[in-house]
Amino acid sequence: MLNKRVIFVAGPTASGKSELALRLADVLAGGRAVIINADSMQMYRDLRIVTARPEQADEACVPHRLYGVLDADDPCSAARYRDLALPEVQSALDAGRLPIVAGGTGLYFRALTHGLSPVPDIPPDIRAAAQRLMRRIGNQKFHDALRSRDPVMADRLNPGDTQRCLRAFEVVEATGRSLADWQAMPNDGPVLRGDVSSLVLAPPREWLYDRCNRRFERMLDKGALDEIRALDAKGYAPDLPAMKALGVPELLRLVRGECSRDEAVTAAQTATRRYAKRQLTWFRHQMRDATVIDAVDPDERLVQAGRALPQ
RNA sequence: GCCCAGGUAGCUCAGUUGGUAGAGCAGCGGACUGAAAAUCCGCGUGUCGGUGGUUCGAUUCCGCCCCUGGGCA
Repeated sequence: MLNKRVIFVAGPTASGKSELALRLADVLAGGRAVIINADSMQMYRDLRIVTARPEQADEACVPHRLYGVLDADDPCSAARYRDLALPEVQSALDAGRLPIVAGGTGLYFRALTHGLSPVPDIPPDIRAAAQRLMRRIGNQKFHDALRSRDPVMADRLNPGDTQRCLRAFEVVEATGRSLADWQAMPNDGPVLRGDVSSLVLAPPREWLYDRCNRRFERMLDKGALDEIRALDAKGYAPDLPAMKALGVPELLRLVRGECSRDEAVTAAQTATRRYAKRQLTWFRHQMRDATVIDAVDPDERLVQAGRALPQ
């Protein structure tokens, strides 16, 4: 079932996923491949430079899908990603092309392979109300409020874990059932079919951090500040996912004259390194069946990848 | 060359009236089911510049040496 093969290329930010994906497209499929984004922030149109989206020249060599397809005020989610990505994989297979899913968002890969719990869509006004409540009474009391409705989830969550507390709250509010119950049910919805070969890039820490640092400097050279000014002009709410992308809050402060260039760069670089570290932790523990590529040299990476890929 | 002030964690520093030391930042480990580039939990990681001496015991006191600033020549 060669024509049902799907390749995952995962790894921390700045590890060289896009480059490896392109080379695999060439080596494995003679260019008859499609590269599908699995990176939450590269979904957003407004963030081309600051999310290090593949260059137009690269997109011309091999078709790229799901890069820059959403507006910054049109948030993605794991479920929405799955609903967008699965048809892309399918149509690549139908066209006789090799789908290569590349990105750094572990949850999105999981949503493709394992699906999600059958929680119904939550009406936006319920989420908004939960957010308002949390803002008004604070994390601790919000956690108490969650406990009065859903003691199981309250026990499971730390009051400081605002994101998960909000999710648990909105689910029990909207459905009358605990998120724990929903998550105990088998996942539903469509899931990726075909033979998935997962590759995880895990380069040496020092090399990776150095790349993170230098890449951010290069983003500024490429016009990241113009991109951020344009974003700023749109006046989006600061809690939108896209507004929290690495470098965005820091560069917004710089553009608004609230900090020095040096402070902004240092803060953004630190945030990037920490993110890379979290990704390494995720992939190390949550994608255990993947083939780890620790080489740094592009050719050596292909060799390591080749060992894991049936011809 | 002489006189000051310093050499303590990766960095900036605090501290020990002699009982092998602690903050911030950086870093490290971990969690992760519909906002995931999010959100959260945990952890000091150290020849206290070197070397002799005094002492039961020295990072702390004393001598010498090395290094870094500043000043005077």
